[in-house]
Amino acid sequence: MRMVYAPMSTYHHGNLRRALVDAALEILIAEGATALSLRAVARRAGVSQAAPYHHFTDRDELMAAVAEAGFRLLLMRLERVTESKSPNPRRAMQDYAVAYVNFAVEFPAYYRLMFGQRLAERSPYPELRSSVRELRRVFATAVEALQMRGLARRGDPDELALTSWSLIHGIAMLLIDGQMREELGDTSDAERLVREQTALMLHGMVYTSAMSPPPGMAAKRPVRAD
Amino acid sequence: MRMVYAPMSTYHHGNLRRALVDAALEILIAEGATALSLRAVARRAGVSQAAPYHHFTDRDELMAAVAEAGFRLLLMRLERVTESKSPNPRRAMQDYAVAYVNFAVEFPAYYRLMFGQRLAERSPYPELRSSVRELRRVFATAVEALQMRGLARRGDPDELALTSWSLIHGIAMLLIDGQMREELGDTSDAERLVREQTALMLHGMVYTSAMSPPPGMAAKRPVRAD
DNA sequence: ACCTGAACACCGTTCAAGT
DNA sequence: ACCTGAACACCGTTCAAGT
Repeated sequence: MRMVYAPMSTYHHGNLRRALVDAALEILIAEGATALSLRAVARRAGVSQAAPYHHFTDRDELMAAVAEAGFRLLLMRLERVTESKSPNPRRAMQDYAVAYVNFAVEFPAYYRLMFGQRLAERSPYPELRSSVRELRRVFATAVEALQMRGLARRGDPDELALTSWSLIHGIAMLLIDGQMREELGDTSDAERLVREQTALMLHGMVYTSAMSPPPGMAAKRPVRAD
Repeated sequence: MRMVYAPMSTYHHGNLRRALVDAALEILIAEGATALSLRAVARRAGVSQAAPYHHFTDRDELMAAVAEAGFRLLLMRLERVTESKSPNPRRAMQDYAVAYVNFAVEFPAYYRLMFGQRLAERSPYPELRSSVRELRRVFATAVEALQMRGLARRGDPDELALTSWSLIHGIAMLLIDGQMREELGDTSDAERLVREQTALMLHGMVYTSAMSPPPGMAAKRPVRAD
């Protein structure tokens, strides 16, 4: 019974690395982070417990590869937002935030692992680092679009991009930790919450030096809202 | 050589629970999260490996107790800000953010552990939950002060408090992950960065519905900054 | 009531040996 | 070049037994 695309056959000559990452992902999503041992990954990939060491120097390196796959998937989701080419840069930033948070809610264990890994500049995992760089670039581009329309203060877009990422990451974390259950009527409210919080930040982005309140913003002046 | 306060003597009648948490903390801060095994904790506390099970049902429960101690320490730091009674509520929020982020930078492994634990409402660790509730209350009170001065839109302060916490947590995370190294000249720049990012959010808090840009905020209007 | 010693099943990692 | 089997030191957890 020969197969045209013989997908299994590729696994056992040279593709074990990929098979291990896939196995790790399956365990992570199906059984959670607790079950994610190197030995369990090897078992699921159908190899001996020592086999992974021919493709990864240690457990951490495999985990970094898994995290990197997570960043790639997340980046794909965000790319779809880019492709929708929203003419409204504020709406675009909101869409990025929603796509980002949805990913975290869909794969909480995965998202946690991604941020459990050290993402430091001096990290010994160059692929992980470059994925993170790409992620930051998405937010930076969104900020540049805001700046071009006069919707964000001038200056280094990376700085505002980092603020965006900080907020969105924080929302994702607290959401998957159940900290927003009070604010959430049903689960579909999550998107509204993300849009509101992001928009709050978008309004703040207009102002130049954030150190002191800008002229028109004195404490005595009442807020026009209600 | 008898001691007046005999601190050691209390350890071995009834205070082992506390001693274990202390030992865990010492290991965490001195040797990092990798070295933090239940057996290592028992060794450091000078008891057998089975002893912890008379005070905690499992490793997770000990970790939750450690995390809870972390939240208590963090809360103490924030309380100091409250006691300084800044008359400027925006400055107060910035001070909270700085104190919060400083804690994370000072004890990165500790901070990571605190957020590695599930903080969910349905978490089986009631003490952890109530500490988190207290933390949220700090931010909510800060938001209420802003609202009273017309510096934040009306409505549920918990919602804006959650936005504050999200941003500040995100900054702390990315900072200890080395993601702000570019933006940071020297390390003392961290405080300036935190103040700026917090102030950005503070400006956003003025507006009522964040869903669409408010009247005076149309895209054509140039930003007065440079 | 509180702690220990020994045991069980599991883990990360190494390494000589196999093909 | 790639994988295995066996081994080592470690881990979380249980439980009968000790005081």
